[in-house]
Amino acid sequence: MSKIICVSDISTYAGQEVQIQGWVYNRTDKGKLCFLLVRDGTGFVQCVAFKGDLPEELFDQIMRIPQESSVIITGAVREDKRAPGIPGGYEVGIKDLKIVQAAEADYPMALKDHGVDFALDHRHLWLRMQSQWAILRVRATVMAATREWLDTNGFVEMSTPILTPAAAEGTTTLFETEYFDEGKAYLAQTGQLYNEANIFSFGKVYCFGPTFRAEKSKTRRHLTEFWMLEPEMAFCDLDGLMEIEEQMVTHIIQRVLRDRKPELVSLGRDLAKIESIKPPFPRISYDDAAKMLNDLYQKETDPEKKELLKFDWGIDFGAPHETAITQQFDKPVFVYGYPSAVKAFYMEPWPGRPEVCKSVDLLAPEGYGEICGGSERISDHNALLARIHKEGLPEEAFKWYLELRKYGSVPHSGFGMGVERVTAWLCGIEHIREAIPFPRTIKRVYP
RNA sequence: UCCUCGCUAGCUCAAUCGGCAGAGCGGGCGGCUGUUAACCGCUAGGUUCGAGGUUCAAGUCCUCGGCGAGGAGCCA
Repeated sequence: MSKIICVSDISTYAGQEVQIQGWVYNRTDKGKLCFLLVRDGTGFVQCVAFKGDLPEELFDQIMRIPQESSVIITGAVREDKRAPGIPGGYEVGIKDLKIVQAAEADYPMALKDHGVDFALDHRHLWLRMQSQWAILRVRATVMAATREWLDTNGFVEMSTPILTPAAAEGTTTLFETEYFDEGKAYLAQTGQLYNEANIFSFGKVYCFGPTFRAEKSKTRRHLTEFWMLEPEMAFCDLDGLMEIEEQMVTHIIQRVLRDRKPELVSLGRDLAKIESIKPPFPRISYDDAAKMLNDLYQKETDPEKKELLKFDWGIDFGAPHETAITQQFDKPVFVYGYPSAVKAFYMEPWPGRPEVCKSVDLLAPEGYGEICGGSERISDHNALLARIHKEGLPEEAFKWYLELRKYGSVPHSGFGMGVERVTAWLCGIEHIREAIPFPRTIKRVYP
C-alpha cells in the first residue's frame, strides 16, 4: 500500500510511489495519453495516464472521467518542468485510479471567469476553483499570522460577545434579534468596548471574530458580515498604537510571502509591490493629507476626477480621497488626527486642539484604502461623560463603560483590522466578497 | 434613498439602421503520445428577465415591473 501524501509535499516524494486523494479539476486527453489535473485541498498536481501502461478498461475509464469526480490515484512521482499545478514541477504517472464518486456531467462551473451573479449563486462550488482556493488560503494565513504575532507579543485573546444590548451609536446599522424576555438584542459591530474592560485585567488583549453591519453599503469594500481583529492595549498612546499596527501588518505580509507565494503567483499578484514593504510606514496628519488633496485637486485636469477630489477640511475621506493619498506612497500610510466630528465619541481629543482627535487610519496602497482604524481612547471619566452627552447617547447604556474610568484608568488605545480587506489587498483582487468563504452582502444571504 | 450600467443556449458573450437566433466554452460522439482554460471534426442545446405597447416585422424602440452589479450617501 503506497503512502497517502499531500500535493503540497510532493517535491519530497520524487521517485516514490504514492497515493493522492482528491478531485479531478481538469482533464485533457490526447489519444493514447491523458492528463488529469487533480486537487487535494493542499495543492494541484498533474497526473498522467499512458494507454500502454494501463489495462485498457482502466485507461478508457480515465479518458471519460467527469470533471470534479472524487478519486484515489496511485502512481510514481517524477520531476517534470512541464507539469502545471501548485506547487507544480512534479507529476504523478498513474498506475491505478479508483473513482470514489463519478461526478455528474452537468457540473456548472467552467474553468473560466463567470459573471458575479452566477458565481455567487454557486459559491458552494466556486470555492473549488483555483483562484478562490488560493485567496482563501491566503486569508487563513493572514489570520494565523495575526494571531501568531499577537500571541508572541503578550496579547491575550478575549472573546467578546456577539449578542449585545442596545447599541453604542444608535440601532440603525445593527442587525436586530429577539432576546427572550429582555427585548431586543443586536449583533455586535465591535468588541472594542468590552476589550476596554478586558485590558484592566489582562493588559493587552484582542478579539477576533465576525462583525455585523446592517448598513446599506454597496461597494467592493463592504460586506454585512466580515471578520475583524481588534487589539486593545493599556498604557498605550497613539504613537505606541501606530508602532504596533506597523509591526503586526509587516509580520502578516512576511508570513504570507513565506507560506503562500505559489498562491499569490497563481493569482497573478505582482509580488514586488508587497515584497518591498518594510517599516517604517509614513505617518501623515489629517491636516497634511488635506493639503495633499488640495494640491492634487489643483493639479488634476480631468474635470470628472477633479470633482471627486474636492475636499474641505473637516470632512471624512471618501474612497477617491483615500485612493489619491495612497497613490502617493508605495507602502501603507498612517493618517492620524482626524476631526472629532467625523469620528466616534470615545476618541481622545488632541491636546490643545479639541476639534481634532487622536485617531489613526492605516491605508493600504494601490487604492485598497483603509485596512485598520483605531485611536487612543478617552481615559478621563468626566471628559467621556461630556462626549456621551454631546452626542446625545443614552448615559444609562454606558454606565459600565464609564465606570472603567473610575477605577485605575490609564491611557489606552486599540484598533480594528478588516481581515477581508487585508486579504483582498495582498491577493490583489477587485472585491472583498472573494476574500471570505460565504460572503454576506446587502442583496445576498444564499448560499 | 439616489445615479449609472446590465439581464440572449448550462456558462461567457455576439447579433450593424427594427429584417432568418449566432460563436466559443461546457455536454454527447469520433480523432490525436506532452497537454497547460489543449487542439481538430461532427452533434444536441433557446419562454432573448416579465407584462403591456408601437410596427408588415421587436433581442433591438416605448411604458411599467422584477432581479443583479458598482458608485454616491452611509460606514464602531
